[in-house]
Amino acid sequence: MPLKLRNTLSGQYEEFVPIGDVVKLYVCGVTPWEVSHVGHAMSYIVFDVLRRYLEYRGYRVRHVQNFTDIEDKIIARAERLGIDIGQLTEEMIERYHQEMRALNILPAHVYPRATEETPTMIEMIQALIEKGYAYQANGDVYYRVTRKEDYGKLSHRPLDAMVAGARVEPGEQKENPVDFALWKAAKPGEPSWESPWGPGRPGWHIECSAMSLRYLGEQIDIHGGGEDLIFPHHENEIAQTEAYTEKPPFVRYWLHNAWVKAGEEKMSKSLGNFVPISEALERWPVDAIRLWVLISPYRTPLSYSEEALAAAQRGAERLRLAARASPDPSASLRAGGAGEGEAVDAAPYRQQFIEAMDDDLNTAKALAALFDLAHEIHRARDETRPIGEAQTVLLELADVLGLTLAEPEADMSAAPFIELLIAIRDELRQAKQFELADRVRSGLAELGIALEDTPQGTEWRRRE
RNA sequence: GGCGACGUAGCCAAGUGGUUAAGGCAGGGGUCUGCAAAACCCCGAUCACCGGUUCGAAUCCGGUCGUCGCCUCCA
Repeated sequence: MPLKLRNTLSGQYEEFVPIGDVVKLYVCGVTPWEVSHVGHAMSYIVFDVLRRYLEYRGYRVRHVQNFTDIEDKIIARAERLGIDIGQLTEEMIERYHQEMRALNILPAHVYPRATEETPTMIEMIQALIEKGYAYQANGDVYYRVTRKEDYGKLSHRPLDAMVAGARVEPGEQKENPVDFALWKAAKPGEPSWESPWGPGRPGWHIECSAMSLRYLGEQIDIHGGGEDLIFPHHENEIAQTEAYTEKPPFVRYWLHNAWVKAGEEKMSKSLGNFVPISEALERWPVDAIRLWVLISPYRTPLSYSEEALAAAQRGAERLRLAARASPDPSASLRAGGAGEGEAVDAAPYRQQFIEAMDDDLNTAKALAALFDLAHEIHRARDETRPIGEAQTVLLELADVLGLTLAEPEADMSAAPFIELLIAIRDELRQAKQFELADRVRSGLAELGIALEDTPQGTEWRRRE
């Protein structure tokens, strides 16, 4: 079964066939003017799962992700804070990396920044001017959209419809309202870079074309980002790059994730209705956040809510308990050898998982396979049948989704005290002093320690 | 106005022509337990509405209602 991906360009599900040995993956990164929110988390979790799955299927992946570290809002915010733009973006980028690590997102291989890639951009812009695809106007450089007839092929809009809706900012001297800026002349006091057209800064779209070209080459396999980037950003990237290289297609597979809704509307930085990743991480375990994202397919809008996250947290715990080592160390079921009767055969579940993921990363269906496997493990454990191999498979598949199924970070310094309390509680129980014994249990519960009495003795674990 | 997505049990959500409509959360009953917890067993929807195509539709077509998004910075 081949992997099929839904390509925004064709609107079809297409079999994934990479150009070369290494899959070239470019994912649009953030503009670091403000902290990232759970909408960004969703997008980067989705593309992390894409990457993990490609690697699971045996592909090597080269993943490039940019930072748009020069942009109007960055300039405005830095000015308001009275700091240098570099100081602002550096801080935001550092936070971004920390949060991605916390979300168990694999780092990209390269994180180019717009401000460090201006030579490539200038080179591209110059070539576009020479080829007649771009023109200067008062220190600005614009891309001549009407020059190529296939403009609009990604967003599936006819050019004339766009002309009708396009606006021109005061001071811009465009030949045509739909033309977009490749280079913007510096306004007084703005950060700027030298160029053949005078001091200025790059337009938004050219950076991705330049970085993609420099770090991945003229044609790449997959380009990803949020659905809101389809137009104009990605449409413009295609126009520029294909005009420059004359080697279409620039990107073979365009993948776009839907967005996170806050209530009924889209969550976005501009609207100010966002939940920062840091806040979500304080409230919920990583596995819960990832499960919340992956329980629905990446092209379906997702709602952030207390209830949804709580449900995901409980679900994650269910998987975690299935993967957890056996409570009885002497049985050591986890080792795979012990136990009697028929071992759980995890192969069919792995198969279902792969089939689901092959279907345009249907993580909802893939998770159903994980839950089914977890159920089999629990049942077999009740019957003391061997579950070790099945648990290994469960962890293997969970890892493809970036779920760790790990116990919550334990502060082991408390362990001796907890165990002492458990020993005392056991004595109380044996003496039928249940009221006191229950006080120990409920007291620990309030501190986040759950006790479970099993035939092998009392176990404890942290509740997340 | 142009383009697009969506509407499945209390909630999240899979399913794109044909066995009993996945899975998770919540809820009810039961097993286990001193009581719990965890786990296990059992229990729930005819798929927004109307009409059509078909032997057969949640799945295809048309219409209605509703929600959301893009067309301007945005994952």
